[in-house]
Amino acid sequence: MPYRPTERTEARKAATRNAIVAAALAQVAAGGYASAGVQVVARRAGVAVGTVYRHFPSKGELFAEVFRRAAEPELDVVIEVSAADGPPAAERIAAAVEAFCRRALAAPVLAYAQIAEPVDPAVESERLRLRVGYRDAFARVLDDGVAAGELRPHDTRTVAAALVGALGEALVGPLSARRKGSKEALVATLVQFCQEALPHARARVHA
Amino acid sequence: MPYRPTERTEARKAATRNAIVAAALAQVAAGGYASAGVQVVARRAGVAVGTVYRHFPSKGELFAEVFRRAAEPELDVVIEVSAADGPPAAERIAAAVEAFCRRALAAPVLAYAQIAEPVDPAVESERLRLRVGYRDAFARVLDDGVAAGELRPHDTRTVAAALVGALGEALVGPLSARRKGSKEALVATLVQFCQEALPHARARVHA
DNA sequence: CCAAGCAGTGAACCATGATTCACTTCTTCT
DNA sequence: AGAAGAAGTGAATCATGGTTCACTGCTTGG
Repeated sequence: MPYRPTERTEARKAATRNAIVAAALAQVAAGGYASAGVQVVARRAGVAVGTVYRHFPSKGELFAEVFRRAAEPELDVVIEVSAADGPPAAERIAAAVEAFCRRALAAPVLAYAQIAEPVDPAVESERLRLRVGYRDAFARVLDDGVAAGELRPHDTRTVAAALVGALGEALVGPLSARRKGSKEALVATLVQFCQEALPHARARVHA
Repeated sequence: MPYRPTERTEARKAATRNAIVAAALAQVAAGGYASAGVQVVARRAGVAVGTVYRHFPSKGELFAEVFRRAAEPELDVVIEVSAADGPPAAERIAAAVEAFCRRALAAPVLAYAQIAEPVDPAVESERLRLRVGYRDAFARVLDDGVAAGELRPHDTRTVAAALVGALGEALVGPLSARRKGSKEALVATLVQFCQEALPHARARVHA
């Protein structure tokens, strides 16, 4: 048996695969998913179109991975920040919201692509996963807050989803066209919004 | 000059156009935008494909109109409900949120299609308009609340956008797959969330 | 060095679905 | 009735862009 894949060739293969994903990600960050066709990505990665298909079964799978690669570190940061054991729930939410917003505003095109751009079904399902991830991260904090008596018992999943949606929607406009207000003011507004939206134990239900 | 368009033929033409839009809308309500191709819509309307193009310059234009026709009455209801002159801002927001949620939950597939389904650019820009419409409706209430001293001064546009996003995101899951909780409970949670999220004058900033 | 296996190539291929257009049918008016 | 203009038809056409595959060239172990 004259040929065996070896460590070196494996590494080479992985490097190529990686170059493809990186090129695709760069393209998405530059011009969104709409601009990222297979031919464009291949050219950008310095490989032939066929090579892309040697590493990924389809365009959808490639971009699902691209989405994941862009999304995971973001989610990880939010999970990390929100998981802090000690501060009250409201503060943990505030920290998570702030981290989320700052990072999104630092890479507007990419953030828009990840949050709001129309994408094909394979990527859309990854996006759904991501949203669930954020929702669950927030919900965990809310559950902790309820357990600690800081928050009234409530439907934490729904409230967490609402927080996620609030951030996405409030950021999407500014992500594409910077609005008049400063970035700092926007972040402050959203942090405060999300904190006040929580069903604080001491808060009265209005009306 | 042997032929002149008359009232009867105009009406006939309008009726055909209307049938096409209605068929397209029905298709979207049944299976989303992804299921609504020109051929399918034409068959459903009982006309030939070419006829569609006699009434609309492109698929995008057709579906932009479909989107508008589905969206306008919804937005009108929310505007109507939120414009009530008399009740405090928080109550007006609550009424608007309740109306929005109930109507969305009454037509889940359509609501999902309108709020969250990936669509082509022409429709996406209509969607953007719609969101701005909702945001402005909410923002008007918030502005009134600030003017009346019920709410602290704040970035009402951003907060209004956040409310819109919160509703959309919190509803999208339940729209496709009914979750365990009842519809009533969901509506109640969201109404309360949106009310508490407002920067009430008497509320203290937490943390 | 040779055989075998695998990564890389890219022009050709193909699937989908929007769009066209030559033709038919209908309506109006003289 | 018949001319003219307009609406309706739907098979053929076209555009886009994802996917394939026969071929080239490199890497490995005998």
